[in-house]
Amino acid sequence: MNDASPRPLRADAARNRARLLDVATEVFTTRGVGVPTEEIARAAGVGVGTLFRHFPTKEALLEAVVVRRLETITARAAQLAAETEPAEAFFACFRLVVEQSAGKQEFTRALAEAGVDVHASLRESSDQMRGRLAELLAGAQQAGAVRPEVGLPELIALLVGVGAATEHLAADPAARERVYDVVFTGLRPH
Amino acid sequence: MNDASPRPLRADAARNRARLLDVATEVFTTRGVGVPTEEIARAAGVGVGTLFRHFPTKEALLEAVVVRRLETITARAAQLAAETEPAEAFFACFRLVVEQSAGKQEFTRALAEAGVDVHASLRESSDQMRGRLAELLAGAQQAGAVRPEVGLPELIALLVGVGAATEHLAADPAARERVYDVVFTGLRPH
Amino acid sequence: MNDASPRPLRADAARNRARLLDVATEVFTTRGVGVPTEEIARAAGVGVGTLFRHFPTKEALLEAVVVRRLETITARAAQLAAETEPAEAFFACFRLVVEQSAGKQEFTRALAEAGVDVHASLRESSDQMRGRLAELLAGAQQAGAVRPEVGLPELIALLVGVGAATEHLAADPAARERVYDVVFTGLRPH
Amino acid sequence: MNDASPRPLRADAARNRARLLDVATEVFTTRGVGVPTEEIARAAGVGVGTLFRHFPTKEALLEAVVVRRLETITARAAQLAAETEPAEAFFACFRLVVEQSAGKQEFTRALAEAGVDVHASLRESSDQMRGRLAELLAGAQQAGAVRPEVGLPELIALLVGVGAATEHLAADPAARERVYDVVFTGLRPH
DNA sequence: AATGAATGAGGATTCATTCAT
DNA sequence: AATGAATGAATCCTCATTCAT
Repeated sequence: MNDASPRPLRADAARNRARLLDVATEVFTTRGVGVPTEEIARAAGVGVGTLFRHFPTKEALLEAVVVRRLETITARAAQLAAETEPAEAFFACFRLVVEQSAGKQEFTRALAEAGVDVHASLRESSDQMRGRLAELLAGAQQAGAVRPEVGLPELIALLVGVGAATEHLAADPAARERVYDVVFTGLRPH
Repeated sequence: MNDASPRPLRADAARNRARLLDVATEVFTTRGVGVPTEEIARAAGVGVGTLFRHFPTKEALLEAVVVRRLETITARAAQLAAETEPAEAFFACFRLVVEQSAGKQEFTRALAEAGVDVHASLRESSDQMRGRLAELLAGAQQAGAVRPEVGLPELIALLVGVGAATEHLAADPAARERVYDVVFTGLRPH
Repeated sequence: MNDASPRPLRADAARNRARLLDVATEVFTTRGVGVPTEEIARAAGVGVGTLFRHFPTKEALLEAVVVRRLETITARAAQLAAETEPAEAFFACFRLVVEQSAGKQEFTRALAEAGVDVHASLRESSDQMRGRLAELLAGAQQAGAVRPEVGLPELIALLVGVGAATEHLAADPAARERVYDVVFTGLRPH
Repeated sequence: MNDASPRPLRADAARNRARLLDVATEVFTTRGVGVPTEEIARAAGVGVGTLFRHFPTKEALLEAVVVRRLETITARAAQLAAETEPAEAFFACFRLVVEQSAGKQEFTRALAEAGVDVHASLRESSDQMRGRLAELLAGAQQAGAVRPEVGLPELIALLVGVGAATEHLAADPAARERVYDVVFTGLRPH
């Protein structure tokens, strides 16, 4: 719990921060992290100074983007897990994670690093996501829907992998489905 | 008209070119494409000028690295295909491709783009590789070792994906094997 | 026409102004004039906006700091001059000036410029200080305690110089005393 | 002895390096260290890149400037010491040091820090200068020309101090002479 | 052919100052 | 009056590429 929240943040400041985060997410994922900060600021309709006021470093901005995304995914996964029975929940979440992170070059890499780790700030959100994934996996295994010898590390690796695989199949949904099919089949017992 | 052939290249020049390519391969794959050209030149024991004489652009150097790698892989794949029966050859080549490209950040991405394509110069070598992969796939499918509905695009996607998955499992060979197992199982009929 | 007087200034505003001045004095003298205004504001417990309301420019703030210091020193010098006999007063004031300005990097420079001069606003206070120093010098010379050919410009120069000399002798009081001794001996007749 | 000299340096490179050093000396001493590197480069007739090739950091450039100056002064002081009898040599060197460093804002500060110290690279040259000054002082004291209780720290402090004093007396040579007179008188026995 | 010095556009970051709240 | 968010010019430094030696 974070009672010592950073401070309420004025309405306009909050708006700018959000804009920045949205724009950065979009820009980083479509064009990579090499995009100049200035361009991100411009796209968000603010000056560079504002960007740097909210995120003291370009890296901090990237981190914030990744954290937010992890949190969103984790939340949705939790919801899915609550509403659905284990087997179905597992596979639905698999797709969810892949779809939310695929097509996002650097983000995929960041997710990948959740297997090893990263910057302290990411720690928490990636840990949470890991925890959620572990639960889903365990549930699906108990329900007999996933081979029991599959562990968390390879699950994460497969998420990353399918994300990468999928990324270049954007134009071919049928092929994408076949990738899922191969992997899901491979994950099921026998 | 000059000689059509790209010039015989003096012995030392050829040596430099080869050194450069080796060093660049090593450096790009271990530290990413962000490494300054100057550093690559130094590591190869030549001046930057020499590097740029051989490769007019940093990108050209990267391309040459990728092309050479593709050619090597393709050649080994061809060898494997010739020496082994279709089913075995297919899975052996799958591993070969993954292992040769995995752990190579940017290279993986380059290979990935072979699914859609890239710079004209890569065309040929990636086409060759694609041809080889298509043959292997067809062979394995005729032998009943791979599900018939799997197509080339998703095969390539899976290669890229397993490469990505594998990249962060360097320290855990058992998990890596399980990833292969999942995907290979998923590729086989039933 | 507005009131000629600079406005009575609300109680809290006056308090802020004073705080700002104190903090700025401390910060400028210990860490140099390079310190960001924002930091000074924070240290004074106000927002930057408030700082700039009181001092329209960073330079204006620095100036106010210097002026206040000059005035303080001048006042103490006047007091000393009134209470003590000329010879003693002169040397005591010399020390006073040096000690109040020494160790204060930028301030020393500002004081130094009093020899040539500066911003209009400093004019008055530096003139006053100059007047006071001139009187002290004259008194000491009439009392036969200081060589008659020493003029105001070199007195100021020596004050600045001893300040500079002293600044790096903070840890060695004995050496500092010897510096004073050298200069005071040199100032006395024969 | 520096047998492992950094490398011969091509003629043009050496020329540029020297130009840069000269220009930087001039610019830093007349306008302070705040001057943009770009301006220094332009004044030296080279691009910024060249400046940074020779001096990897602005600070490194400043350091090089200071070192060169210290070395020059030390060399001249050594020469003076060799050619003149102790008493005279001491006072001549005092003036030399002051005149070479005075009027040079930041340089003075650097010299001053020789009392405490600085960046490793400066170490050597400032140590050499300190050694030279110590010899001169000892010689003059043995010759009975300087009070025996004066130590090296306060000598350095006085050099810095007279430099600072002198700096603002550029237009008044007579006053400057009187400053020297005061300090030299104070340094002599009785 | 090789070398490495020179170039300068480009990019991240800081900070005095303004202005909406 | 106070606040602190926004601004953007200014600055240091990097690096792909060119060119004199």
